[in-house]
Amino acid sequence: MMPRKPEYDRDDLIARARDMFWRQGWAGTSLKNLERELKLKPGSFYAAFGSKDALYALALERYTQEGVARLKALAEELGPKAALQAQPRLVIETGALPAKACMLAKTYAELQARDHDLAEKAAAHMAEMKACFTDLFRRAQAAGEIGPDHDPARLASRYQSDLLGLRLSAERSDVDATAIAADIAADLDRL
Amino acid sequence: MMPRKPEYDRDDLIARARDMFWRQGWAGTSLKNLERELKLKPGSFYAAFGSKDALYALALERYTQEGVARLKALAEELGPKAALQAQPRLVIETGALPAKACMLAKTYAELQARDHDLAEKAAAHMAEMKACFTDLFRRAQAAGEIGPDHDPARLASRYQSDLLGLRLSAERSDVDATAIAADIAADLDRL
DNA sequence: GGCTTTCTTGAGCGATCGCTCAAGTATATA
DNA sequence: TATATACTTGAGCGATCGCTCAAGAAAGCC
Repeated sequence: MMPRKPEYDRDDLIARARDMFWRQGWAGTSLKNLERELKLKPGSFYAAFGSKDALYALALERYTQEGVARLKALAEELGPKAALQAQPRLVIETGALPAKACMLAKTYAELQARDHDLAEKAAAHMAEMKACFTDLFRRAQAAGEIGPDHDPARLASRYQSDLLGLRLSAERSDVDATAIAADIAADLDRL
Repeated sequence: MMPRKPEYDRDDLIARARDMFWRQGWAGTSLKNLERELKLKPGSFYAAFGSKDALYALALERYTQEGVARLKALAEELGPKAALQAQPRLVIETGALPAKACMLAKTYAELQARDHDLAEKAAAHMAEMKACFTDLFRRAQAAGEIGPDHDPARLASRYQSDLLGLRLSAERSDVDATAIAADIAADLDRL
């Protein structure tokens, strides 16, 4: 008596929604947009996700966990310092991405003034990313790749801040983001 | 036969609208919000400004020209390099401001995906600010305050990018923006 | 095939969006 | 004071917002 499965791939829908939200933001993405892109009528949409905000929250989680996974894989491959140096380049050069700017930062900037739940969630995810950076700086320091007189948490804060700026700058046509990325990476050699 | 002047101070209204847009963004600020804050009924609003977007454009211009003026005054007082070093601190510590993040960056991030006119205008204003930074770096170089082997335009791009990141980070409660600002300023001593 | 259970469909809800406009009100000139 | 010229007011337009729900279609069990 258990009949009929959904015709859609839920994970794929979340990824597609994430890309829309990432590009267009929260207010900039209407349910009409989502229904067209995901090929879901309102009824199916709400049966599947409950609300626009609930789907947005799923998109944020997906975005973050993929980002963290990519960074950890990179560190596994190159070591902590080289991973931190490669990240700026990678994050703005991947051509297929829906946007250069960070989805967490865009979400936070858009919704913080309204005290929206999603702003808090984005902030929590940014803190999670910052913790990853801190960990990498700590390991780079332990490996002697950077000097012992630095606070890994402070380095991570600055690094994350630089990345946010870089990724925002990368959306502009009048800025050579590659040069900025190179300069951020070069800064790590002076630590 | 020329009767009755407006009861409002147009410049003041633009400043108040700028603050709302700055804090809440374009989509986040409705005409209802504006009417309440500016104490204008719809008819007066449209007689005065024409449209929400027209007022937003005025707010962007006001924001930019005040920013440029503040920076130039700072350079006049402290010299080019010291002004660039003071700016990060000042831009996040002024407590009365409606937001820490840059209004131009927020506008661009929110509206770029829609190809909105205001995104182009924000981008143009950011380019204007970048030109100011370039000029200051060039003058600092001419004064021997920074080494001769740097491209002022490249330094300005990186500096502006860092400022955007700083100002976005300053909105977060889990980040010590003062430390980041100090580190950005310290970087200029190594040029 | 009949029945149950889920998914799909799409009309349309109340609220809000940016905005218009006709009527009312106040002021400077004649 | 009468008139002309703004400015102010607020009802309300059509469109869109996020979302609901009842009816229809499809698939697994007997």
